[in-house]
Amino acid sequence: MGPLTTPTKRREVRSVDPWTPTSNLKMLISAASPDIRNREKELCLDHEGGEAHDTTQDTKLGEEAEKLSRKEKSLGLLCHRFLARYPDYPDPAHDICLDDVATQLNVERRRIYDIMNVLESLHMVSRLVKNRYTWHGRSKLAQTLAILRMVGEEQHYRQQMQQIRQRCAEKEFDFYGDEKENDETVVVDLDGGEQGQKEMSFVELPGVEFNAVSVNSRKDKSLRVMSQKFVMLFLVSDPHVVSLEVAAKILIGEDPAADQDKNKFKTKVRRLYDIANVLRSLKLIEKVHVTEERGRKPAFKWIGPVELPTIEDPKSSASSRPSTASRVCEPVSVENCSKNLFSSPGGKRGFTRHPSLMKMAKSIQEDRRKINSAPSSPAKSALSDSSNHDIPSKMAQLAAICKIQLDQQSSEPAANKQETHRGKAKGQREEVPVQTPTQEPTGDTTPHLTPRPLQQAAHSMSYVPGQGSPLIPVLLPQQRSGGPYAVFLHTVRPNPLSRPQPTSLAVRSMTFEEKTGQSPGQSGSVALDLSPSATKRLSSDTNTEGSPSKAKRVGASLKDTSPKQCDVLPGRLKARHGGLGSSRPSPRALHLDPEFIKTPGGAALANQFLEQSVETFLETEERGASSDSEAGLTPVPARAVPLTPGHLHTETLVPAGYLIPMHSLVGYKDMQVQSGENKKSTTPTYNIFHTPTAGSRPPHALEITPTGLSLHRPAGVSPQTTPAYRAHMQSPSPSPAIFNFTLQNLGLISAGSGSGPGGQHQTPERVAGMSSPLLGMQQRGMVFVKPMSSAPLQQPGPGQPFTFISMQQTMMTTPKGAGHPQQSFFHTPVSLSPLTAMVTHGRHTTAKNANITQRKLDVSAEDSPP
DNA sequence: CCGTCCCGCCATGCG
DNA sequence: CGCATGGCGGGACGG
Repeated sequence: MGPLTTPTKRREVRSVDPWTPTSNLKMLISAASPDIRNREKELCLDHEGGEAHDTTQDTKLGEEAEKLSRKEKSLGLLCHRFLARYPDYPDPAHDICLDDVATQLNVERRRIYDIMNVLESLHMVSRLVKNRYTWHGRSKLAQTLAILRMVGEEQHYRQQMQQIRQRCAEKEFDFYGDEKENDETVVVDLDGGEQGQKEMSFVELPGVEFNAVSVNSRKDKSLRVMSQKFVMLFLVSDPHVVSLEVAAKILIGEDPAADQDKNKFKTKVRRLYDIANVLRSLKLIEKVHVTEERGRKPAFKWIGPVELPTIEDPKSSASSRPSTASRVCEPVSVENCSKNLFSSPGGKRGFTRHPSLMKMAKSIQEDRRKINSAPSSPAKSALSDSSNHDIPSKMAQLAAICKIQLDQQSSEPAANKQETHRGKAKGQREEVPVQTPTQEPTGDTTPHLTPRPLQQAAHSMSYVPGQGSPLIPVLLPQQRSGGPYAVFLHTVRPNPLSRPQPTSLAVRSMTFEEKTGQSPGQSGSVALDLSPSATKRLSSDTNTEGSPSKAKRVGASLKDTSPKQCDVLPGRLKARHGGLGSSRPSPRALHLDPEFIKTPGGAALANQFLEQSVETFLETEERGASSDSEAGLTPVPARAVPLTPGHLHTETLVPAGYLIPMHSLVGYKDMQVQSGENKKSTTPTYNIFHTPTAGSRPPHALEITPTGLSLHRPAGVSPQTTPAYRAHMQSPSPSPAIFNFTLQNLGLISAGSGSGPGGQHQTPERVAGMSSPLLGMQQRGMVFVKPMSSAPLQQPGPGQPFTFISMQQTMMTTPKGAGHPQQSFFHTPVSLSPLTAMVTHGRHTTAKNANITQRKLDVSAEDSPP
């Protein structure tokens, strides 16, 4: 009753769970060996407890549950149990019903959310709908980690960490205070560090979902974001050891610095423990102690894969610049991946669209959320299983067909290189050899990237994803600038299984690398992606609302767009520049809350965009100038450095976002469903056409489309669409147009102009131009950044929050949009390319790390110290 | 005592 | 209001 502590809790009558401690042990053990685990899982699925089953359990669960000692109830253990239920590399992608899991594991839902949130941050799961998640296992892990690392690098977390460490050390000796401030200034690093930080958001993988929902509530998802950041810290730090203290501080980054430090810090630490427990279960980190001068502090060491699929730019850098080890690829891709979730709303003139977009995006997400989250009783879980099923056959068929076609096509063009084989795999699913976690992405791992040809790179990338979803990369011959570009086709496989969600097929994205060749290492890559995700969104939208109205309005808003942006940019840039130059605001101070912040200026996204871009540039520049290690970032755009545009934009993009894997099956699923069901969706399709998303982007996009595909197709049905894609894909090689397209996307070129990549110089204008393109990209959905709570931006003042929403995503996400795959795809592709992007670039940075502080750290594995 | 972190209240959003 | 999600922090547990 009523003691303070838990009141009555344990309800659960459920016998399901095996819960005895013993069972837990078993679970752990099983967890230890994946194989076993996998086997079990399948079985378990329904039954649940899997192994636990055996003995005791059924008997009196209730009691048992309660009895468990605190440890036995730990999140880490719970997570183990959870993980034991699913294979690391699921073929078919399971779906997970929250309620079922909670019941089976005999825990409260709340706890499951904790786990899901972190898994989601790693893209090991993605929210499908309301109570359901899709299990991706580790198939996307490598990719995700690679992206996170890039983002982390962009954020200069390494430096930040060092600073913090130093600071701490210093503090000990002297009070804090005085010097610090000075230091700040002095310590340039900070800047570097700071800059990086922009705000964070979720990093999403392209396909993967933008998950639903979540995105909106500003504050929400903090756990996810935090988790990603935390992981980034590991990936970026040299020793791969991160102390809780440091991590907490960085994560706090937030605004009000001083304030509640304490409380905040405390809370943050608590959360970090939660995250750490899950990560530990995943065996990505282990607890250690860092012995610094003062004493030992709890810390965690990364024991997960270190090598990520990164890719370097083959070409330019390929041989030459290979490996600075640390540096991964370029940010661009990352950027692409990242999304800004909302940002501030307002839009200024230029971007009318923006606002609308924002709305769209938001609305989309929200819609999605709504849809997903409609109140329902948890109980329903059971349903879930059944729910998907129907669609399928047809969809599957279509998908299959499409896939085949795609494969063929892909093979043709690509035939030469790439992975055609992969494509071939087609059969329905390709199997991917799953790599063990350790292996991770194909061999790349070596820290240094081995330079590989683009193709390979692409390949690798594709590979990774492949597991989860088939992605087929195709290389096309390049013509122009010599940059090769690769096209990724997403294959879809029908699922054999009944439940199969993933049937669909999808097309993926095209990427190109363009190398201007001129500047040292620059290359731009663009990816086009036709992704399922879009579809997915569509479907969902449809269901809920097919409202054309929305779409329309969106479209309207969208109308304006890019051109203006360009103009604006330059000005902005300068402004920013000036501002920056003059004083460096401490980024931290800034707290952008997108929603709140809406900038008065309102300027639309564009502005924001610009600003960001600008900032970025500035940062870059600054960095470059003063830069320490980072100098490597070539990209510095503007004056500071002469770079190729490509870099610029790359950099320009927002730093962090939630990364989403491209291939998200989910989307497909949805589509399928929709199509299959079609019921209500009627409108949708059509709507889709109109769909804002589509609309918004469309004009340019279409035009730009490299292939010149004709996008439109009346049929809203996804399957059909698919074919279309293919066609597009098929289309001959990318022509200049493509390039332009790409460039635009990249931001190299202003949207308006189709000019070639190379031309401009660093003038601000150029920058502006670039930025604008960026915008475009973002719009396309490339980047969504949702500013979370803490994001210090550099820019203060005007500081508008910048938020970008990617159109694509939005579109995709948006329920309404369901209809039109084509467009969506189109859009998507561009932005999405994260993968591709990753692959491409050749930016080299010198990655040097200065780890001064670090040496201090001693890590002792304390895991099991005694 | 202190590091860890479970538990569940309560806010947020939606229909 | 009920439901779905999760932020958050009190205070318990274990060493």
